[in-house]
Amino acid sequence: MSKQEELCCSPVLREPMSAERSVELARVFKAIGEPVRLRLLSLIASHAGGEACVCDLTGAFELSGPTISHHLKVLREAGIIEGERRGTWIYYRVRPETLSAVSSVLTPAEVLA
Amino acid sequence: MSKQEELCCSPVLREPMSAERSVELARVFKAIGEPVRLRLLSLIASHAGGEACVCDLTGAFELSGPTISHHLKVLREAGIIEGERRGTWIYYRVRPETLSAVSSVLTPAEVLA
DNA sequence: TCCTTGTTTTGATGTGCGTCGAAGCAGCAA
DNA sequence: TTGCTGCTTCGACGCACATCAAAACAAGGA
Repeated sequence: MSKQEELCCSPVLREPMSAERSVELARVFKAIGEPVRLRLLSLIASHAGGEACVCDLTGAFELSGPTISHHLKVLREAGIIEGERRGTWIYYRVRPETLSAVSSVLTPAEVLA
Repeated sequence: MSKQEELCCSPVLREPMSAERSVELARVFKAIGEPVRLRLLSLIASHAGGEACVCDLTGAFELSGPTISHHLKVLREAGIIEGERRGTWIYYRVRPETLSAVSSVLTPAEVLA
């Protein structure tokens, strides 16, 4: 994925954001701006070993398999998680670079000072 | 607004998130998961004095007044900004509590350690 | 009072997205 | 090969949302 480099960590809230950058950042925020995806993210991040297979995740929701798969795809395409197939199962893990990048963007000027 | 207390700052990515909490947090992330609203936020935060009137904001976009007003309402109802009328103009400013709360949620476990 | 300017609300329209069932694909074991 | 399980893609449905024009509302000035 090639989105990480551009996200990086300038203090966006201290200067006006360009339209292009707002589109990139909004993609990440929109991905986690959905309750199911937020819970998926926290389930993966807090799972033993820092990774979880889809079978660990579907049980936590009253949703169909395709729906869970769809949400995982959105998180994956936003660069927030990544999946790896090992034998029968696919294991997902968090990409902390993306999270820390967008997290730093939100830090208000007062906190930075 | 009464949303701030509940948002607070437990390390969400270290333990599974409850469905209720995911809904509260997703509301904030969804609000900033839109390019126009992200830019509005950065314009307000970086404006002189930490606040900006709507007339300062509409000029930065090729969007109608009602559309800008709509996005400001979404940000306001998410607890991210607040507005105050002084005479003819309404001034908006960022509520840093909300931003730092959701920002800390995103901090990955590795960074906290 | 009326008029003007600034801002929000209303109503309508087109697009985006969450959800599902069904079908498809990948890997493993008989 | 056949069958089974885990996961994803496809196609469709219904609702949510971004956008606009028009109307309504708020405040100040003539």
